[in-house]
Amino acid sequence: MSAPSLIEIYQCLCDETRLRLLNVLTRGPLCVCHFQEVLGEPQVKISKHLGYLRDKGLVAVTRHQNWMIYALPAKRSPELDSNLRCLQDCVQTHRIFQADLRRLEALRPKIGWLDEVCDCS
Amino acid sequence: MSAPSLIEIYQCLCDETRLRLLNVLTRGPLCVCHFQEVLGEPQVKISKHLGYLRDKGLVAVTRHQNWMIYALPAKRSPELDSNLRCLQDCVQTHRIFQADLRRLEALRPKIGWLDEVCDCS
DNA sequence: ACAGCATATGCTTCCTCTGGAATACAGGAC
DNA sequence: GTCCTGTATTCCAGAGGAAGCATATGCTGT
Repeated sequence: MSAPSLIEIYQCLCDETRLRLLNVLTRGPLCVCHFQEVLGEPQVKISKHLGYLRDKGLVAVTRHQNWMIYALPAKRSPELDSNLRCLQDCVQTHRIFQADLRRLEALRPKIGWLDEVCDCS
Repeated sequence: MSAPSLIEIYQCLCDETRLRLLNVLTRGPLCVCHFQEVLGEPQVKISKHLGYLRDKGLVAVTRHQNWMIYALPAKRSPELDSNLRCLQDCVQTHRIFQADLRRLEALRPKIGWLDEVCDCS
């Protein structure tokens, strides 16, 4: 899994669904079905966009039984880190992203165990 | 010219030629023929990418006689500013962008007058 | 073995983007 | 007016991305 180039990072960032996924991921690892709940989007859409992010090296994935757990990679290039911080900044004022985070917090009780299972948080 | 959305900003940033244009523009306004010299790319390519950036509201343009002078817009959304700063950061270690800036500085003597002509720097 | 759940992968359709060649347009000099 | 220079636009072909449907895979439990 080689580090994404700057262009690849921006390619990942130019789709709203992927921005939402990355925004949620800054709070910790998550699996596909929970992304579905948080974003309210169909499974195939979530899965494909996560696959896109995975292929470009913006997220890492581990399997735990039936669940694929996605997380930001443990080691990130300075470029990726800069852009994730920038995204965090920009997203503060956008309702859609904040609503995602609220739904994520509502799920918290159910997904606490993920942090222990996943080694890439 | 409405402010670009976050997605539109990222759409602009996911092409290398446009990254180079924006990087050069952070140093001041410039016209198409000078972009050609600095980037070493054909006129149609430069013009089209500048047009793309203009349509999305990432650059402003004024005509001065035969020359179209492009510049970063005087008023920028916080999102655009954040991303331009982030870009500046990321670009420090990339030869191609630094080479552009070097060629730009070499052109400086010829283009000093641009700053006075352009009201949008 | 089978059933059921979680996820991924074709496949299709539509749309956008990119680059290049040729051409059009606008302004200045004469 | 004509010519020249600087820039934009049109047209084309190729590539890639997005969404949805259907299907496949992989794991678990029985």
